Amino acid sequence: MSLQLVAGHQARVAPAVPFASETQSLSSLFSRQPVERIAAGAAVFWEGDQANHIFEVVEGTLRALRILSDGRRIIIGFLRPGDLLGVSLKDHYLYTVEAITPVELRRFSRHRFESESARAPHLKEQLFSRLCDEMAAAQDQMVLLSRRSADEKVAGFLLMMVRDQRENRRPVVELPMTRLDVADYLGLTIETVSRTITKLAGNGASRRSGVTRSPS
Amino acid sequence: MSLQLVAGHQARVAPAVPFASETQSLSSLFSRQPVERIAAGAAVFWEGDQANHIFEVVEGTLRALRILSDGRRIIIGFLRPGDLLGVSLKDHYLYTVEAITPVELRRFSRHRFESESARAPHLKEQLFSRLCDEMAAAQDQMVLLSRRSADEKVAGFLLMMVRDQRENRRPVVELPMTRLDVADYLGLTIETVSRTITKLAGNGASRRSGVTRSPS
DNA sequence: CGGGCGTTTGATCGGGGTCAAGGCCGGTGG
DNA sequence: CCACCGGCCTTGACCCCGATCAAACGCCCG
Repeated sequence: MSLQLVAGHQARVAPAVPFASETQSLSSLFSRQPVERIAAGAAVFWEGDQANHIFEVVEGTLRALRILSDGRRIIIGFLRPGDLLGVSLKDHYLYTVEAITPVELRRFSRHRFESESARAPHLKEQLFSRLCDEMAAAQDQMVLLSRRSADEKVAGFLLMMVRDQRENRRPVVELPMTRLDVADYLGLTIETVSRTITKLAGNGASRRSGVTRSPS
Repeated sequence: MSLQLVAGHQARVAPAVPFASETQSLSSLFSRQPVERIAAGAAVFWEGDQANHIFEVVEGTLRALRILSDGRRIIIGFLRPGDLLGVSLKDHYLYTVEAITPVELRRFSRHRFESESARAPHLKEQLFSRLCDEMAAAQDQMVLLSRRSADEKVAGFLLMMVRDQRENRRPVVELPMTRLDVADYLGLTIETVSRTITKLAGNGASRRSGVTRSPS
């Protein structure tokens, strides 16, 4: 489903990608790797797997999630082109990553990345910087989860989506993920998410446009 | 206030401090710095300040927090001896840090740390590892905030406290922070925190013991 | 055409927020 | 020494937001 945000033009300035030149060199490292394709719904890796690889998203959208012992599901975040997966010094991945849409990504073995970055310390620097960004995002998410009302959560989520998709000029935000994904990301139920979106549309804050579901 | 947890002995094994030998060398870097004393209630630095220093907590308890524009307060986490403050490559601190009890800490200028770690890359390695631990903790916190009931939150918080204070054999957990701190950490109100603790005591899960308030 | 999945919408319930009152303790000043 | 005050905590009454239970719709696909 896509949704046209009347408030789209009010979106804050996107946080600048730091060190465009350095990011260049980090992604250039990946650009030599072959592109792998993942089908929608398939997992890239699972929480607890040996963390042997780092990935860069080339195309598509993914979800990072954890399942609690009692079945409750938490979406840690959504990954989009340019994002890195599996950046951690832990031996095991902290969460499962699944493709929402068909995905293209490039893989780098951690072992090889270590040796590469040993020769070029600025690579490790960039990784560090990425991790700090992710840390800041995690803290913002904690604020969102602990202190925002359902309305604020959903509106904030839509504005985040619109910010990430700035490249297309129209204030139309595509939501490749399901309501369940959004709900598990915001700490709400699918019913509340659906109701809130409907309410925002009623307020004139946004308007629904066509449905374009991707095949499961 | 302190609180005796009957369930204390059930606390899980504390997540091992990784690389005891490396931690040694990292803290040995700090050990050459003079100890600074901070009064209870005083701030070490503020959200948005130039991030010019890294700190190591020697003694006492601190809170890391952010204030939303509308006054809502979020406790990101509590800091205890051995923890590092201000570890981030960002130019500005992401949150305010205040002393809860009287605190002792050692300071290291970021500039100097950079040059030190340039000569000894394993130092950067350790910092990286710390950041990953913090990342994992942040994700656990997100799970806590989004999907746990008030009972689970408070019980989980008390168990965390008991784990951190394992050194004293008695299953008594000291809570240096106020109810407001706990509430803002768990995404609850002080009334709910208070009620829940009372209920846990009634269930026999815990028992209240003496009140030892530190002077403001 | 029928079945399944994702979504929307409605009705009801309950956990936790809100408002309010009172208790406990330490500090302070008469 | 005691009365007062101000923080912090506890407890009670009430209410509302969002969860839960339930039903129906739209779209895709067999």
